[in-house]
Order: sequence, then structure tokens, then C-alpha cells
Amino acid sequence: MATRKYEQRLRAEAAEETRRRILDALYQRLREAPAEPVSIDRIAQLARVARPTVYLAFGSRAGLFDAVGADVLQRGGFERMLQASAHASAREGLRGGIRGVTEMYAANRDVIRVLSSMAQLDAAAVGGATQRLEQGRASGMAHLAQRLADHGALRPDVTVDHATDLLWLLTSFESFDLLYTGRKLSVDKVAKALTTTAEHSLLQ
Amino acid sequence: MATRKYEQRLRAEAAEETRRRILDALYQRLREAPAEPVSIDRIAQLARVARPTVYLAFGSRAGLFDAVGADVLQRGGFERMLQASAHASAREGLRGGIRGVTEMYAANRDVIRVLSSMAQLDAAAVGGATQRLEQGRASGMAHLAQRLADHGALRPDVTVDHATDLLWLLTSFESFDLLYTGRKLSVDKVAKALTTTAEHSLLQ
DNA sequence: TATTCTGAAATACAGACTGTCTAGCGAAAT
DNA sequence: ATTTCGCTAGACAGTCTGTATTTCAGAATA
Repeated sequence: MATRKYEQRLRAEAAEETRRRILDALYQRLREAPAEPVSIDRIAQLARVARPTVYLAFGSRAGLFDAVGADVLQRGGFERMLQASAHASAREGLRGGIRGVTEMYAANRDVIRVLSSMAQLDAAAVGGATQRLEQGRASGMAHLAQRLADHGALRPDVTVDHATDLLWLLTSFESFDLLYTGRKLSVDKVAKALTTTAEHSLLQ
Repeated sequence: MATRKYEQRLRAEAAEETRRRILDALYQRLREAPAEPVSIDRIAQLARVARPTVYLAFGSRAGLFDAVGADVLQRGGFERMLQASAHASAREGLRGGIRGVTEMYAANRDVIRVLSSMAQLDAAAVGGATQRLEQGRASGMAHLAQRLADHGALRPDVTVDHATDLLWLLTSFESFDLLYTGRKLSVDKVAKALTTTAEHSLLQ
């Protein structure tokens, strides 16, 4: 029963590539028809893979959606963006932060839309994908609000808590999408509208 | 084969009552577990009704959700509220409109959450329920923005279009819920936060 | 009271989907 | 040459939607 050494190279690469192909198929499917239900079978066909292979690679339907969520976060550089906004001056951080999330939302609009809707309807259906995104944003906005207060940039009648609440609202995907999809504004105009709203409401 | 006259009284009432019982069961189900998938079978059991009866009364799963959406609109008095806000002065209309939708959202939070999420994931799954709500709100906000402009209440750097966009954002269910559920603010604080944001950003 | 109508129950069925299991192929790794 | 393992193919149980059929009980009529 002595299992002999077995270092993978090509095989591991091939496995990683089918994983990638399945994820890409899901991306494609979501982009082409974001308002239609998604079946694992169709994803498998799109990826030219047998259906059980999807379960082999991602464990479950929820695992697949969780993975696509993690992929969006990583590709979009969400963490990096939040940290970058913390390096500039407080006022610059506000502008840059809003612009950063806006562009990231725009680049992945369909995927994020589906993930967050699924999370609302069935908490177990997407793993922790959206929770991770939300949590990072929550602490990021609390941090930004505190920095604005420390710099004396907030209006006198605005508390740190209230600033956090409003930043939470204005940097949400939902706010972006209400203007981008709902009002058909360009990415640029959405970022501008959200930024000026934050500035008018929070800054001196 | 001459069908004889047949005026219903008790029978129609009984039918209306089972319809009502099914709707109430769905309300109850959504309130008790808003983040779990809803099966028609469970709704039927809750309403103490056979599953085919649900299809008899509402035609389809989509028909049931469409009906519950219409019910929320009617009970919540959404139309009436929008019109009422149009009677007061423009500034009063802004305050009253935001407070009105906020209270209506709070009273039906779970149902609206599920309906709007379902609409995002599968356009055909809820009939026109959410579309009707959105459309009324869109024209209502355009109207309110125009009135504010006519009264010279808008900041000089704010166009009617921009005011419409921002009102659209701030009176959305998503904005309400981001603060109410996401930030755990009370209904009163949500209304206040949304109102002051609108006033700071739009009014002179 | 006898007859007719009809809302609802009970049951069964087709079809789509998820998730799991088995057997086996074929190419990579030794 | 032999072992390993990613993947396929096929089948299966279980859950869900939506529909069709039959039957019953009670309301509406005469």
C-alpha cells in the first residue's frame, strides 16, 4: 500500500485549467443572461465538461458561486483598493474610494448582481462570498469616517457613526446599480453623483 | 345543456378566503425565514390547502408572487402616498415622501426584499409586481424634482435630472434596507438620514 | 327536497434540477 | 510497464414545478 511519490505538473495544470474553464463559463452565462436561472448542467455544457466534474472541482453549486465571488474580489483588487484609499489624504481617500468601488462594480456588474440577490434569497446558496465583500467594506468605511473626523473634515453636525452609515450606503453595489442600470448613468457620472452627495452631506 | 343561472355569494366568499389564506401563508413564511427558499408545497401546507389549489387560485408560482406584490402595494397605500406628497409644498413633499416610503418599506421589509431579489434573478418569476412599484416611484420622483426646481428650491449647480437621479436612489428600497438591516438603524433614523442627505445635496 | 353546479382535495404524472455513486478510459507520472 | 488520477458516461434518489383526472361536499337553484 506504499503510495509512491507523485509530483504533479501537467496534471495539476490541466485540473486548474478545467476549474478556470468552468468559472469562465459561469461568467459568460451570467453576462449573457443575468436575469435567467442558472443550471449547473448548462454551465457544464458551456465549459465542455461533464456535470459531475463541476461537483468534483467545486463541491457543490454553492461552492461554485462562492468561488466565482472570491474570483471577482481577487481580480477586482477590492482589498488593495480599500487600502490604497487609506493612504491618501482623508478627502482624497473619499473621492478615490468611491471611484474605486464604482469602477470595480461596473466591471463585474452582472456577477455581483446575481451573487447578492442569491445571498438575499438563500443564505446558504453562495457560501460566504458576499459576506466577505460586505465585511471588508464595512470596516473600510468605518475607518474612512474616523479619518475624516480626525482631520476635522466633517461638518459639525455629523457624527462619525452617521458618516459611516452614509458612506456604507453610497459605496454599496446597490447604490451604484440603482444609478448605473436604473437611471442609465455612465460609470463616470455615477462616481461623480455619489462623490458630490457624500461631500455635500458630510464635509465642511 | 342550458346552463342555469348561478349567482355566487357564499361560494365566492369562500374562494376569496382561501386565496387570502394562501397569501397570508406566504407572508408568514417570508417573515419567519426570509433567507430560505420558498416551495409552493410548504405554502400550501401552511395555508392548509392542497398544492393544486394554489395553482387554481393564482395560476402559477409567478402569479402567486405577483399577487403578493400587488397586495403589498395596495395595503401599503403606495400610490396614495406618492400623490399625497405631491399636494404639500415642494419642500414638505420631499420630507413626507421619504418618510412615507420608508415606513412602507419597514412595514413590508421581508416581502419586498424577496420580491426584488427574485426579480433580479429571474425576470419571469414575479410577474410585473416590482416593475409596477418601480415605475410609479420613477415618475413620482421626476415629478418631485421638477416641482423643487419650479419653486427655486434646488441648489444652482443641481439640474432637474440630477435631482431625479438622487431622489431615485434615496427613496429606493435598497437604500432603506442598507441602513435599516445593514446598519441596524431604526425606521426613524433611516428616514432622518435619507432626508438630510437629500436636503444637503439638493436644496439651497 | 331534489337537482345542478363548482371550489377544493387526492392522486398521479411528466419534466427539470441537484447531488451522489459507480465503472472505466486515457494520459501523465514513475 | 505500471501506477495514479482527472475526467467522462451513465444511472439513481430526491426535490421541485406544473398539469390532468377523478371525486366529494356543500352551495345555489328549482
